[in-house]
Amino acid sequence: MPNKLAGDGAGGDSVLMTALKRSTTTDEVRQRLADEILFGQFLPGHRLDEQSLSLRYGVSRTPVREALKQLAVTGLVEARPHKGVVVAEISPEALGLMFEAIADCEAACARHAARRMTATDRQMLADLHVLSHQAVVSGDGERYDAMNREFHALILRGARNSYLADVAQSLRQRVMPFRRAQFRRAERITRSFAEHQRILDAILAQDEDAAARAMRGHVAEAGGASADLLMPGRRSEPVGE
Amino acid sequence: MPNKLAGDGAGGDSVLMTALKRSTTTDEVRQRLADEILFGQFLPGHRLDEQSLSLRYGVSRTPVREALKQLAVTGLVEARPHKGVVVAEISPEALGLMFEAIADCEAACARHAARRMTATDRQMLADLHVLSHQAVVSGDGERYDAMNREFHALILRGARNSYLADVAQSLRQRVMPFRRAQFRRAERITRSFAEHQRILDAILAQDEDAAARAMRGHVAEAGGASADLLMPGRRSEPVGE
DNA sequence: ATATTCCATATTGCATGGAATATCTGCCCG
DNA sequence: CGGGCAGATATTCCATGCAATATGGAATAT
Repeated sequence: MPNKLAGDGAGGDSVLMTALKRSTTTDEVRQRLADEILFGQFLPGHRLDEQSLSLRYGVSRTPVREALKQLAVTGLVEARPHKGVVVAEISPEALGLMFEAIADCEAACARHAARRMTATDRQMLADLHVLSHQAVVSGDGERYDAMNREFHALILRGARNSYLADVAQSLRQRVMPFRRAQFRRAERITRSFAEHQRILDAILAQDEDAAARAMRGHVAEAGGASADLLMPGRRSEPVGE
Repeated sequence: MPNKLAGDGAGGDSVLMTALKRSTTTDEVRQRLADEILFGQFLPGHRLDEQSLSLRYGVSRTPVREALKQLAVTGLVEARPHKGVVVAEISPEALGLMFEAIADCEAACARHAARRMTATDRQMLADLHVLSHQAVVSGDGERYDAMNREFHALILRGARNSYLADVAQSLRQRVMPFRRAQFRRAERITRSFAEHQRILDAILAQDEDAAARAMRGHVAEAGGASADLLMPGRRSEPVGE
């Protein structure tokens, strides 16, 4: 269902639009587009043309166009001059490199987090980890996926370096469209949980090196699994040492 | 001098415009704007309004506007809704965090480069380093600055991971407007050269850990020096261990 | 039958005008 | 004399029209 941005376009703006409109239409469209790509509404390779999107969101072509070009800067979509915009596709090899980059960035974040997280931060992380165990035993992939994202987000914030956290987050977003079925198998969930345990232990012990190593291994492992989903035939070579 | 993009605007396009125009006006403006910011034509805090820029470049407001918003995504400029765009300003504290992030990313690159650079790559890096010694003895800061950038660029490419290299390069660009007088003092040049030597040695020995450590220290050191330039009063605390 | 050229169509890209929002100035009031 | 309000100005932001470029297909030549 298309579902316009807000308001009916004919009469006055809806309360929603006017109430929380301290942002611009372009930003709204960009956020909405990013979400739809991240949640799999538009799959990699899907052509995103200005006109149909402007109809879909009930706005003119201009904000759609600007949003698309801005997303192209982030790498989530690919724009070729005079040839339109498509949801970015990543080859299996490139995906391996992306996971390597994510592993490096998040390992650095984990290192800083081990040093800089407050007691409250550590407590929150520990609580979340315990809570996620429910999703492990019930085998709820969706739920574990959300908690996995939150786990990583907490560590990124704990690093107390928004620039490093932003690049990690940005890279992580770019691979999201390729991790749809990440926790389909229960075995992947339990393995991820075990790795989270190692990361958490290292952070609680404030052991920088161990935290970095555990995080690097965790992300590399997840990367290998995702690569295997793309080309189930051959075995993925390990990345990130 | 304003200096339009290309062509005279009145009659037909210039040869230059038509010849190497496989790109769009927006992209040209974005590149041009980024260059002018990076080379100090527009200092941090400078207001960038659509109209004067469109006059300056001899194009309409649309491509200028799109270029500005795209640069805002990279962080080189800051755009606030309905309040215009300014060249991004970075507080001394934030600058320290940025250098920390750069240190982490480039250290990771150096680690990969130590493993993946070909013999030819290593030779090129060694040659460049030797060549840069001329700039050291002559005290040519401009020249050494260019070679320093090339040195780091070679290592980023040597990592054979364009995603990691891109984030490092992107972060590096963002701090460039704050490093104008980086090699004003001869003492900074000699120190940088010595640190390059350590990095080079580690890479030639294919010693990952040493390469990462040397690079991290090198960038942190440069960051501390840049921070001192901003607030010459107090002593900068070391970042990135 | 295949390849090539030319033309019709569709889409992107740029320019311009008008609506919405922020900023500035002068004035009024406390 | 300082603070706040109202109007005027300037700028951003969105919509629309037209030009430029790419795409698909039919007709022609080999």
